[in-house]
Amino acid sequence: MRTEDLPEIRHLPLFRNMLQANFDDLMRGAYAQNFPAGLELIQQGQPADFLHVVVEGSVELFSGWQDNRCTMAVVDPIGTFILAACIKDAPYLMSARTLERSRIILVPASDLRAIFRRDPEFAVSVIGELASCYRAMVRHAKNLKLRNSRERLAAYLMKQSQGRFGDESFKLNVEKRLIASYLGMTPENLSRNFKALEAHGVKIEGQTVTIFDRRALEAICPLDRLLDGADEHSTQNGVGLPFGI
Amino acid sequence: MRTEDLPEIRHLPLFRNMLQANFDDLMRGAYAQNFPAGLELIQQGQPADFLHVVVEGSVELFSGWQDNRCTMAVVDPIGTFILAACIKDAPYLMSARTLERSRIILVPASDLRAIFRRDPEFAVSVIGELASCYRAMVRHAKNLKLRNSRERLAAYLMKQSQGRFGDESFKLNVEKRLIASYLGMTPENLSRNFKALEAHGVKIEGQTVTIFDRRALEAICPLDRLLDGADEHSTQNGVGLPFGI
DNA sequence: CGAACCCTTGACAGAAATCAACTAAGGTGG
DNA sequence: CCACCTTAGTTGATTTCTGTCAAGGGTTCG
Repeated sequence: MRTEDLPEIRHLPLFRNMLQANFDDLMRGAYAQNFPAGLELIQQGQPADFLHVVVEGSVELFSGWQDNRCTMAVVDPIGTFILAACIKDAPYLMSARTLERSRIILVPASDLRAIFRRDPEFAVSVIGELASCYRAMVRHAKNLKLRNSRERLAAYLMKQSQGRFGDESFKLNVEKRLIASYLGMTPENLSRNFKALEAHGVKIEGQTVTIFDRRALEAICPLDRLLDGADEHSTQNGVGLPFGI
Repeated sequence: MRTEDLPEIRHLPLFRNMLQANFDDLMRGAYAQNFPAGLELIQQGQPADFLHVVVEGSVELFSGWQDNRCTMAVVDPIGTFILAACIKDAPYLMSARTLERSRIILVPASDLRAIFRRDPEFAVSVIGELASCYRAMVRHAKNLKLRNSRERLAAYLMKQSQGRFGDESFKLNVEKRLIASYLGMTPENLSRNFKALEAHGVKIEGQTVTIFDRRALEAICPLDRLLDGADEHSTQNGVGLPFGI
């Protein structure tokens, strides 16, 4: 793996506080790889062999059942995924595929399990990371159960617009069909919801979204700290969402 | 707190492997309390002060937004809840209320955070517990996104019927309205779905459910290891579900 | 006994999925 | 450079699913 990747990985909340010797051990067994867009990195149901760290590009986590599939999250740099499966030594609950050309570090799950047992600081970091992932998934489930599809879209747009320059106009960084799946609706329904929101302070032009009347949009769906907030130090935070609220 | 509670708590996966001295420290700051049915133990948004351990009775975890509310999980003995909020020192994402007369142990969150930092074995247990909670919530979200309401009910009934004596007839151990909310539908819709399933191998009489043709029910909704399974050692496992599949 | 409350049922309204057709954009290969 | 193909996105028509409102039966509990 490229040595220039190491400092950035070392700086991750998950690896920041562990002993250097243990970090070195962990990285010795690890290797980096470049993948083209659209490649399926892991399939749900497979045994968890590697913790994945996204260094460049982005990865979709998704699930399938019968003929249905749905997006569960998108992981951007620098983020990790399927930590929980690695720790439990259990099958992946989600599949993963690259959305673009991506550079991924693969850390053997067995090394991971061995090292957090002997490095208490690392164990504490893993605890923090898992707690964040858990809370993110609780929010995701709450969002699905407590809001209808139009409200979910409104909240998504407001959350996306935060933490960006200008705070008014921004570009969607993933396909609309993926957003639809992430928000639990069909692409057709998303399209109609976009249109419906044009009467409530939002303008859509291709990939560009402009919130020209935030108050009107908030009237449709006020953001909520317990639904739309994000914990600090989370590395896997839904569809590329900035922190805050 | 009653000393007869201690061995049972000590036997929990979460506390099983920690040093006796640390367990004693943790329990010194803890206290047990009996609560009547229907009491709201914690409210979403409050700071996380205590890890809760259900020794007797049962507790509903639920969330609200605007005028909506939904059940997220039910915790039975011996189970813990809101571990993640305690660890992150963050506000609760869910509220909790007793469903019946319950005995709960309250463990100060600050003690918890201090002790997993100095007891690596305990940290490892916390990691395992959080990973299980995370995976349970992933399953919950997948269930909501990949199945319709009738399929969710069918899967719920099959899962409930497992691990019980006879494997054919059993009693629902919570109110139907709560099951409805847990499964993401209205009570009216649940009622209609029950009726609809009577043509597919299920008989409902009050609280008693009989699956007289499991194959017919599986045709409606086959169980799936990645959706309906449960990790071992999880303490908080949805609406009082037995493990397995 | 009355007052809640849960559950059910029916009628209806609204939300969302499906099916089909069409447009637009992007990439490929001649 | 253009014709072609593929795919994402949109739109309309329709069906299906789900929620809402209202009423009634049954049970529990004070």
